[in-house]
Amino acid sequence: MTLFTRDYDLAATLSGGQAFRWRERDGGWEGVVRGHWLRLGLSTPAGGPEPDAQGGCRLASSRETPIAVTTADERAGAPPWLADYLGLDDDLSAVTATFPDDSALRRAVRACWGLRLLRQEPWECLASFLLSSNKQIVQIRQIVATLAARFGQPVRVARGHPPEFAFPTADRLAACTETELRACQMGFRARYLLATAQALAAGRLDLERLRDWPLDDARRRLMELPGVGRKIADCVLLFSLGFRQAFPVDVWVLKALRRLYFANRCPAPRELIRFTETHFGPFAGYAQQYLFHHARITQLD
DNA sequence: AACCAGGACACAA
DNA sequence: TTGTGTCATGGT
Repeated sequence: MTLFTRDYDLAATLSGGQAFRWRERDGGWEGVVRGHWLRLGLSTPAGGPEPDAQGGCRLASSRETPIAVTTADERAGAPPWLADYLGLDDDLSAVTATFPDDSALRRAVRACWGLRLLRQEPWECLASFLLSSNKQIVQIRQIVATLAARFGQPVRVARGHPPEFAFPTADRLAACTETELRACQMGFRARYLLATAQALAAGRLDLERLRDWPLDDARRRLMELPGVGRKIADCVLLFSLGFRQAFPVDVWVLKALRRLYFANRCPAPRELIRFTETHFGPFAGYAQQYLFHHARITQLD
C-alpha cells in the first residue's frame, strides 16, 4: 500500500539520529514500530532536493513523494498510526516559513529538504536517548539492537526475513539486573536505564499524559527521572511527544550554533537557552533538526 | 594511538 | 549560576 505525501526524505528522517531502529536494506528502510515490522520505500525516484529558482526555504519546491509501505501481513493496509509516526501532517513549507530569515538556516533547510520530525513511542524514545549520552549514533543503534534482541518480544516479519524484535517494555527492563543491562555494552548508562524503567514501571510518571502539559512542566517532570537532563528531556519532547518547540542542544548543534550565530564564541549556558527559545520561533525543534543533520552530513563529506 | 561521542551528575568556586 | 572530573565503551 502507499501513503501519499509531499516533501519526504526517508533517509534523512529515519537515519538522522532521531530513531535508532531503522536500517537501509535493498533500497528500502526497515524497522520495528509499536511491535510491528515495517518496510518503507519511495515509490517513485525522489532524486535529490530540487532547489527552486530563488533557492530560499520559504519558496522551496514541493514535490510528491509517495511512500510504499510493506508489512508482515501482506493483506493488511498501512497501520493507522503510521502517518502520525512519520509526521506526514507537518507542512514543511509552512514550518520553514516561520523560521528566521538567516542564511545559515536557509542553507541547512535546502541541504536536507524533506527531513521531518517523527512521533515515536515515548518509552522507546526515552530509553534510547538514555543510552545516547556520550555515545556515537552507530553505537547507540548497536546497543538498542542488542537490547531488543535480548529482551524484546519477537514480531512477525516478511517471509524469509531474519527475526526482528519489539523494543522491550519498561516493565521488562525494570525486571532486569544492572548486570544484564551492562552486558548490552551500555556501560554506566545501565544504572540510569534501570532506575528510570523502574520508576515508570512503578507508575511514578505517565509519559503519554505529558503531551497535554505545557512544555516547561513536561520537561521538568522528565528531568526528575534518573539520567535525564535537559538535553535528553528535549529529545523526548521533540521526537516523541510532539513538542515542536523543544530544542535539544548536543555537541553537534552546539558547534553549529557557535559557528553560525556566536562568531565561534562559547555562549554561557543561560544565554544559549534563551537564544534557542527565542530566535527560531514555534517550530524551533525543526530548525534544530535541520542544523543538526546539516552539520553531520557536511562533516562526513 | 590519541581523541571524541545526540550527557548527566556530584562537587567546587 | 557556571566550570571541572568522572563515568564505560568503541569509532574514527
